[in-house]
Amino acid sequence: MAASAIPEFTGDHGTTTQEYAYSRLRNAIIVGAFAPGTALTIRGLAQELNLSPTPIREAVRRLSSENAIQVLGNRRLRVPDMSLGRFEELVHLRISLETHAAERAFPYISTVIIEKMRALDDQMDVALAAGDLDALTRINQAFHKDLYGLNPHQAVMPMIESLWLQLGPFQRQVIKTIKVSAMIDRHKEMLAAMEARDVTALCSALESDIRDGSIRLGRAILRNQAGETVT
Amino acid sequence: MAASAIPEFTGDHGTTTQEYAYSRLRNAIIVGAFAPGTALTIRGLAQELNLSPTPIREAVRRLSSENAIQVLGNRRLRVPDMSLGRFEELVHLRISLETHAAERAFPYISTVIIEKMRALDDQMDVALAAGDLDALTRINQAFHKDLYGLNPHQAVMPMIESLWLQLGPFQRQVIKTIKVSAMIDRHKEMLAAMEARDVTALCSALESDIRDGSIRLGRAILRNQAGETVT
DNA sequence: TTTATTCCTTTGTGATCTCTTTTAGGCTTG
DNA sequence: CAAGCCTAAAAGAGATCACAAAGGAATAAA
Repeated sequence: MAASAIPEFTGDHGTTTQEYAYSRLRNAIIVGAFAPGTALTIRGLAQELNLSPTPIREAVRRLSSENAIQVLGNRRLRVPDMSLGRFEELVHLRISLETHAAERAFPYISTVIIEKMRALDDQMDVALAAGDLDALTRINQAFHKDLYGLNPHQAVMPMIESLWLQLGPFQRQVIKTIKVSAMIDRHKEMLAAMEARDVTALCSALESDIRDGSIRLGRAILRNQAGETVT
Repeated sequence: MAASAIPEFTGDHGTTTQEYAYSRLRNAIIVGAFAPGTALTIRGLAQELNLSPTPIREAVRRLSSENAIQVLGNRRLRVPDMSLGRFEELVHLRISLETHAAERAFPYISTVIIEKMRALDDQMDVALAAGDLDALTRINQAFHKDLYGLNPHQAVMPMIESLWLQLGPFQRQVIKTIKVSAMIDRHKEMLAAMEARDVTALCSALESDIRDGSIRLGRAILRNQAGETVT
């Protein structure tokens, strides 16, 4: 229970304990290790990670400012619930923000970056075949991140990551529900548009990638719920 | 020095000490009380606010996750510097995000909210006449916030506020530099578009409001700098 | 006069301890 | 039988303390 709740992963955990706690919790949320609505306690998380409550509190505060964790009025913590309205809002925001990011990254696209992204896309096929959903999520995000990060002055990446954090807990429900074979992405289309240096086609493929990847499925699942809330 | 550095203000300071520290620091940054590049210390801020370092640390961590405060590798804190590239990126982002927010708030516009916003616009004239720049900033933000918050499922407001935080320290430099009489906003245009229920006109006026309010002035000032960096 | 080194001060970090609040469970009472 | 209350356990908040790392200043050497 303890070890399985917060998945381990290899990556940059930073230098301080607080950064370590932050990266562990952040990863857990973004890959969907916590279901929407899960209640969390600082002391409980501290015990799971074998840390004192102090760095956990700081990590939780950061995540609350990124809207990945809700701090309720009664001082209790929870992973936010998902509703149809909020879900659609988040997906629309993803499209707006990521399209914006792609447009502003566009002038910096090079053959080097296209090859790098193609390699990531290949890695996704491997992870898909292995059924490693955590890795699939992380590689998919790396693919998008590499593109948006091309713009050296970009300030949008932290906001996009906040959206990924907010969608993470629910996204996993979606991924678990559908057949893996049904998972299509538009990465090949995006790469082709990048090679053709066609910004319109790139944004169009990106929008489809986001929309296909979530909105249909999300709607289907949420519509089946009794109320507006999913747990 | 101590009392003058972090301005006091009336508003919701929350229930916990950490929330109080957060709202004081947040307000200080958003109204531009700290110049870009200012170095901060946790213990120093704690002394200024008569608190222990713990809640300050938590508030600072939250602000760092909103990109309002930079945590340097050597454990030092600073208000981020502004460069021409970053400034233009932030303004473009403001336009994208706030246009998005206005579009999605549009169906919820009512005469009640138009009147509320008109009242805020009137308050701005008062603050302008009184030369109260802090109030001017806060009322202007309340004006925009009232509009964007109409959409009950909106998730974009925290991101817009992150942008305001990032522009705050520099914005004050801009406001101090230009004559107060030159400060024009497009709020009347926005209100007219809202009354006419014209979403295109609203977004157009909003974009002008953001652009006129910052980009020309920002460019002029930053272009005059020797390098790319302003302090 | 300039540069490198050393020591002292300052600061961030994280664990612990105490205090207060909240919750949950069982009991009493209507 | 249900609703409200009381008590005990658990949790969050914040101060404090101890430790380690980073800066700055003073001194010595070139």
